[in-house]
Amino acid sequence: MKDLSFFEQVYAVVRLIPTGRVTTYGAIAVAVGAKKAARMVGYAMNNSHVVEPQVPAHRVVNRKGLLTGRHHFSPPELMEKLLSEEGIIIRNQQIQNFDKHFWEPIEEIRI
DNA sequence: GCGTTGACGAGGA
DNA sequence: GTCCTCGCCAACG
Repeated sequence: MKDLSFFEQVYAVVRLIPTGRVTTYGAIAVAVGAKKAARMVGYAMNNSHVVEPQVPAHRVVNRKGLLTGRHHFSPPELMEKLLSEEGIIIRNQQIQNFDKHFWEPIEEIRI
């Protein structure tokens, strides 16, 4: 894990997110060992569509469960569409029962 | 090497 | 609960 660059670590964690689950930028930042760099997680996501294999960036939201990154999808509605396909309810660009769908990446990293 | 950039988060009002 | 401000730090030009 530590041999990878910060971006690659972020991508690796995001790819571990199970279908139908979501997590936050902050949680990912903690998982890669830089909890203060939550902003960089989002910054890294900017490049997520270029990386191979592609990362499920639609399963990453901010701590409020708000789909702040949807503007970076094309079309923006795609993010909500993908999540709803996985059984997650989106309302007003926000995930309902967020804590219920929340997935803690740090627990998977430590295994 | 430096200033800017951000899909963020915590804390205070 | 919301809104505003500040801190954070790797990548980019």
